[in-house]
Amino acid sequence: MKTQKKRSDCPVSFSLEAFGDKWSLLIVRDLMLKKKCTYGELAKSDEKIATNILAARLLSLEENGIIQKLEHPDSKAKVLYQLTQKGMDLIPIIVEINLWAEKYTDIPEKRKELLAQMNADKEGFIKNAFKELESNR
Amino acid sequence: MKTQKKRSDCPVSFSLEAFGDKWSLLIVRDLMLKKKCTYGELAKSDEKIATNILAARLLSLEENGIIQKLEHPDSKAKVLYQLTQKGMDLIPIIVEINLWAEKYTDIPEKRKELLAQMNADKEGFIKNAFKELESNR
DNA sequence: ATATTTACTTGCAAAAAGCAAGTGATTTTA
DNA sequence: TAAAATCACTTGCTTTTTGCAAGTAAATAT
Repeated sequence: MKTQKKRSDCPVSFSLEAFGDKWSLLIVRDLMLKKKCTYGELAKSDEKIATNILAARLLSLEENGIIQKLEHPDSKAKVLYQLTQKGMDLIPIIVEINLWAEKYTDIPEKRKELLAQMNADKEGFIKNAFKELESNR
Repeated sequence: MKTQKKRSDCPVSFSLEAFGDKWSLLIVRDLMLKKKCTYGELAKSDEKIATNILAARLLSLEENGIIQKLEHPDSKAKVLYQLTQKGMDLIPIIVEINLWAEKYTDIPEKRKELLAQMNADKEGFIKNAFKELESNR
């Protein structure tokens, strides 16, 4: 795992150095909520990430211990990307970011069910998301 | 308030467009947890933000409705920066970011008391932080 | 054997961040 | 009350990061 230069000893700063850019949490979102697991799937995000940026961010997330690369069971041309424990521990942050957005922007239809679950039982949603991610191991 | 170009209609993407860079949440942290409220105080962050970047981020946070500028009661050479309701609603995200960091890095002595409170009673901490920020109005 | 898929890399232009110095309005100090 | 200091920025310039388009090598499918 990468040793960071650390702009300061603040925990918020530590976290932002690991995932505080425009792309990292979107990749985590795709691995977490959209069940994507290959480079090709991640490259097809709604936000149209450039392939070189995707590669750079995946490397950085891996160096920070948030994701790991594994052999894909279907083909060795493919790579299986998945969240580590450290990556799965970002679920509560992703949930809070979703809940904040819900207060200040319109939520697309396809996302409303997920938001409803988060609102109805935040703890339950987090536990369940964890369980689902772990079952894919 | 700024109308965003919106990379996509995803709520996570919406949120990251408002505060998903290396500096915005550190400024929010200073306003929220460190009780800073002037440009000069914010410029003295541990992470040594450049003054032009600080000015740019403050403008962007203001355009996104997360902070507001007010007249400083002590002097009209000063400006009072404070979180709006929308900005205060970032408290749960800041809390989760702190808790994530706590699992994966050493927390400095001066921050341990705050973390202890977050752990002991997350909801209570959030409510209290809200109350304190609102009392400064 | 050839074409296609997959996970990247490379080269270059554009945008953003970072540094050091400066500015003009207030406010304090001598 | 004139000069020095404070305050909130701005400006100019360099460096770093992002973004786009095209390319590559290994594996798989046809």
